[in-house]
Amino acid sequence: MDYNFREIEQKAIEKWKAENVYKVEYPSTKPKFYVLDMFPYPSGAGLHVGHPLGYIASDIFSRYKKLKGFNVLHPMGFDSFGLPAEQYAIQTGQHPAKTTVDNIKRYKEQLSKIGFSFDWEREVSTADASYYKWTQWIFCQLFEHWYDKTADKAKEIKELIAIFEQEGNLNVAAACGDNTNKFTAPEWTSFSEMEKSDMLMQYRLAYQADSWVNWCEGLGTVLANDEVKDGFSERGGFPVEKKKMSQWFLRITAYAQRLLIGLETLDWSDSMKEMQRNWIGKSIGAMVKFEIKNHSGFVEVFTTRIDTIFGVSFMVIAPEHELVDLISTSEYKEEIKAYQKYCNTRTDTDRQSDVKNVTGQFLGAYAINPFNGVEVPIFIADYVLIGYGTGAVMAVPSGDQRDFLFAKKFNLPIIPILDTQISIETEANPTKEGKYINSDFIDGLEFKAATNKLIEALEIKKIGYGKVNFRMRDAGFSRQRYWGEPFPIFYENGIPKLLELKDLPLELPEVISYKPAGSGESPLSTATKWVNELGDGKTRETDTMPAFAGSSWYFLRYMDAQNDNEFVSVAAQQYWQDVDLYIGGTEHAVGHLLYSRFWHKFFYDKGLVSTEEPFKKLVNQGMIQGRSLLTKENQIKGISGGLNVPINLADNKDRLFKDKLVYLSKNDNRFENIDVEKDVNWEENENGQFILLQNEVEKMSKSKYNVVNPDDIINEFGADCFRMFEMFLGPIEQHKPWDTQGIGGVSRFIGKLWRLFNFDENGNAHFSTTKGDDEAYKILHKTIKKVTEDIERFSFNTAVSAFMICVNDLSKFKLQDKNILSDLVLLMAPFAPFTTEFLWEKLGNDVCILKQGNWPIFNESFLVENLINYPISFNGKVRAKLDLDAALSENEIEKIVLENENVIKILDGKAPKKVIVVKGRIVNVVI
RNA sequence: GCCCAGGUGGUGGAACUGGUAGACACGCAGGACUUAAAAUCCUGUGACUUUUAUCGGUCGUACGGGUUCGAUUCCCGUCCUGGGUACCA
Repeated sequence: MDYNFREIEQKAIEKWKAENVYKVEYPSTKPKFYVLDMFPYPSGAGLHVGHPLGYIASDIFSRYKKLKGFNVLHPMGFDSFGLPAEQYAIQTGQHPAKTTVDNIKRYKEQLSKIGFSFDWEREVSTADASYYKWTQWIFCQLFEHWYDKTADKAKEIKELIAIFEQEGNLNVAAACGDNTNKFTAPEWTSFSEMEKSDMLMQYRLAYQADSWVNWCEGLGTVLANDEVKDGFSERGGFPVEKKKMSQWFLRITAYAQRLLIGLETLDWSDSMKEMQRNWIGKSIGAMVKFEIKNHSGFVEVFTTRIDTIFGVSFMVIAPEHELVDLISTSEYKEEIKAYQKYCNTRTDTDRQSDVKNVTGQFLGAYAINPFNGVEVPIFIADYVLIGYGTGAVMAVPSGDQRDFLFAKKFNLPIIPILDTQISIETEANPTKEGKYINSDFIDGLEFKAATNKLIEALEIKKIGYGKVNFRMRDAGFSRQRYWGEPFPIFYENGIPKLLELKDLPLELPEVISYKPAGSGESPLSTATKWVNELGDGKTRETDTMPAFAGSSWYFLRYMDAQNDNEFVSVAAQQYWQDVDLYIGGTEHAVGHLLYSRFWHKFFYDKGLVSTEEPFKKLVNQGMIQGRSLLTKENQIKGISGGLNVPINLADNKDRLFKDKLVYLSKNDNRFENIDVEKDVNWEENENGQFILLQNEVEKMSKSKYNVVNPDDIINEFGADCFRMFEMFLGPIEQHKPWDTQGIGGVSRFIGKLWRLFNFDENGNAHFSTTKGDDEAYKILHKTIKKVTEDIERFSFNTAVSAFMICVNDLSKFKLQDKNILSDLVLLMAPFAPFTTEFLWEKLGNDVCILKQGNWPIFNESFLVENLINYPISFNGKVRAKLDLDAALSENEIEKIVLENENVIKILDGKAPKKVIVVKGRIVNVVI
């Protein structure tokens, strides 16, 4: 009987269905294990071969853990709110809910073919009202809480109101807005309802504030930085400018310190933790006030280098800073306006990355150094961002390269402040070594002493104070989009108020057009009936939540996916606790993974979950890239090169022939204006005219014509081969290009495995039931050891090659030992579930592997070696080998080696300086 | 720009804690079986060099330095590629 994967897959699917094998046990007395994949966004392009990489890895681990006796939760769902669906809706008029449901259906069909052990009864989809009901409820909880710095946890707003009524906010240590005024209890009582609401906004964990956004008048909407290119929208090419708008925010900064220290408890890669640390960006420094000459105000700056304050030769504030209009003098008004206009068109990313173009504008005003009274000019410059710190910096050109370049450009003094700063004529020297010079009362001191003395002086003079600052900002939570969760908020007399739980979910209204309203308001604002349906002049909030809202807590919902009364029940959460293994890409390093940790800590404060961190272990999978073919420069007139061409149109030498280009010019509008006779720089051979395309490895995407669909691979080679091939490609965490050329090797391997069973034409396997060769057992146990270790360290590619070695080695025996075949089938079950299920039955088992099987136990006694093949190296180069008794001591080995004929020959009469023996590994003779 | 990761044969990759660089595959070349093809199996395969053939030798893990008896692995510097950079998910 030949290997027929179609039949085998069909049989296995029926068996699993009949035994309901993937239904998660709950309640259960077994130890739990929670394996989670980052759920996909169901895009219109369908699943490509990159998606399953992580899912296969997590599925292997889940099945392995099940065989080891754990109760495993391994769910799947869909992150179904997002811009692409909305963009598609705008273009086609189709409701995003419809396309989303269609896409999910397609994803599920594709996923089901790969043989994942998902329990689909626990599926979640963030765009389902039954799910986003709880996302909205969580928002309500955040709105109703503030952060008590003394208790270091979130508390209910009503407790804060009680404190305000008792003693105002004079003694409250809370995470709050920067300019929160102090008030007493009587003052609080005298506040209007609006004033009270505004004051509480300064404290809520979900709050409203003004912020700068990329506004595109032409599109009538707010854009992400990556949708803006050189001051124009990427779509349509309309001008983009900065605009101040009222937005919802989440006060993630309240949790900055806990998010930082929590990292220490996690089993994540150091690089991943480092990225989060850098994003949180804790810095210890000082706030300093600089008075302004002939003006009552002051410039406040945060600096981590207060020790350099005597090197300050100018100040720079952000072009959007509110002081600009107040302190600038009339003679510069026009230049300032022009410069602000220029900055207004640039994104924050552009403003920070462009270090070659130094620009700025003098305001005509001067700040006064609080320590030595020196007057320094105040500039605006685009490298200072309004959203960072105070939006102002004290510039020290001798120590900071950006300040240095600025000083050079505007001919400002560069004052050395440390005796170790040399050659500061050519570049800044940010050193902290040495003793201070030109620095008044800290002259001669070193960094630490100087810093302490200056902070003390600041606090005595009441012009500043030592401060811990975080680079991380509060999370913007408003989107002026249609396809997101509506806020459970309505306004009464301009005051935002919450809906009650019984009124949730607040479902998205139908709208005529998914386009933005154009006024800066979201498309929801056009649903006037919905907006006003509460009556009494009450209006609904029309912004929607961002995509990270739904994904910040979905891992909890899987624990209790169908609960209508709670977001997750206490009992379910206490059993499943947290995610033991989370697999996903590094692109979520600081977005999703930080927001989820923040929400989880908030739930922990509320007593809603029993763990402080959601994801114990994190494994990052790399991206599978596609091979694409692109046109080259000067090949086609009027086309600048780099246009993607479908791979199947080119021949195997990457040549695109004339008839194919004609086809393309009719079917792809990027090519439609080409005159194939005149515009193309053809090369020619006996088959006709062609252009030679260039090969490139890129991210898989529909528009690049390089998407590979797993369905095609599965149809040709079977699901098990696909699974093993994806794992065999390389380490899970590495990026790698997709190349099906190697798949034949895996397919042949499965064939060899099949042949070990000696199937006859009636489909009966033939094996021996008496104990076989010791050597066969050695092969098996070597494999048990290797595969178990490899799975534990997520090295699936080497596990697959261990199987190949095992099957190759066993192939030399005519008839296999049944026990060996059984253990091999069990070892391979996580990797190739369909084939192994079939073989398991052929070995005489009735119940499926996951219910009946146990992970094989490694027995060291089969692996004992009496001889060790020692490499003998000379100065680190291996030049001889020697089989030696494993029991020999270092001294005995050295003696035997030096007496060896070959060694004597290589030594050629020279006496070795030293002999290093590493027992069981290597001998190194130093000449 | 800043933060993080990666760079090993023609290709994907292995070498887990500093101890035989290239496991396992792909591709390629040659051979067996076959009327032929497919399938399967066997042999060889980093580069250079020596030799009738062996036995050997030299170089070699992006590049330039360093530490070490010994470096793909640790340290310093450079180049290139990928991810993130706060409204793509």
